[in-house]
Amino acid sequence: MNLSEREWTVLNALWKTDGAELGTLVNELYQETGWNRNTVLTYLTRMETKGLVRINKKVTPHIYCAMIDRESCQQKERNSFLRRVYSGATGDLIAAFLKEEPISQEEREKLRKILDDMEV
Amino acid sequence: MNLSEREWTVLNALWKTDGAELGTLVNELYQETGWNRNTVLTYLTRMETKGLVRINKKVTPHIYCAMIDRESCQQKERNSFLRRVYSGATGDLIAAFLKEEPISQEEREKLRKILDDMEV
DNA sequence: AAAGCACTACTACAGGTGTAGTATATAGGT
DNA sequence: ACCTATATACTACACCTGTAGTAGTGCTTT
Repeated sequence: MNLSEREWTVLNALWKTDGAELGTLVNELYQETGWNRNTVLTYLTRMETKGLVRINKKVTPHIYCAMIDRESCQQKERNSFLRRVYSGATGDLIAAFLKEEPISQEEREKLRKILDDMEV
Repeated sequence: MNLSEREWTVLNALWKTDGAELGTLVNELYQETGWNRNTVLTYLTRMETKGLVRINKKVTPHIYCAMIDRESCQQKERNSFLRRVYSGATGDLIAAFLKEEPISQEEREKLRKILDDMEV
């Protein structure tokens, strides 16, 4: 199940917290998106039925929290991106990002290290 | 305008050719996807109205070809992916791909060179 | 207690997407 | 000239997605 753009936005907000009330989320998301309160609520409840979000209804206001971890969502998305957009050519993909996005000296070092570690 | 998964699949087929007939595309796509001929046709005509595909109707069978270039689609998709999934953290993104996808010796060299070129 | 505000539940609705079916035109082989 | 296989055009339809509106309920504040 692929996450939509909006679902990513909601989850990105949820991952910053460890369960949050609607009001908090609405405020947070309003900054970025301007979404109406009910829009946020609709997303959250729809995402609950998909198993993406857990809603604790024992308390009021309800507490909303992510049911899936960021890392595994990122992994899925990486895979689909790699296949769809680069037909699996990881090297090309990385080269394209490197060429276009500026990265810091420090990060360059980190990446070199990763590359070196791959030389068995 | 974001491309859907299916639109990517169709475009990936079109980019391999320089304009193709329906039959060719259907065969090619059938391998990967099992799509019905009319499904392919629907995608193509919808994509025409979006300006993604050009259909030369002066000849029969019509010739279908991509109206947008792969590189610029990849660029858009990289951008949205980077922002959505990694909140813009290019270094993390690249590290994640590197760690998970095996790349060849040769490609490692290429990437090192890119990194080196970035050191002013 | 009444009013107001947040919270939740339910409803709505248009446009996009996936996936064809049906009907018609056309071209190529015999 | 006719039949058959393609190609094309048009139609269909359910589900998903974006984006709320409305109505009810309960807590807070005068």
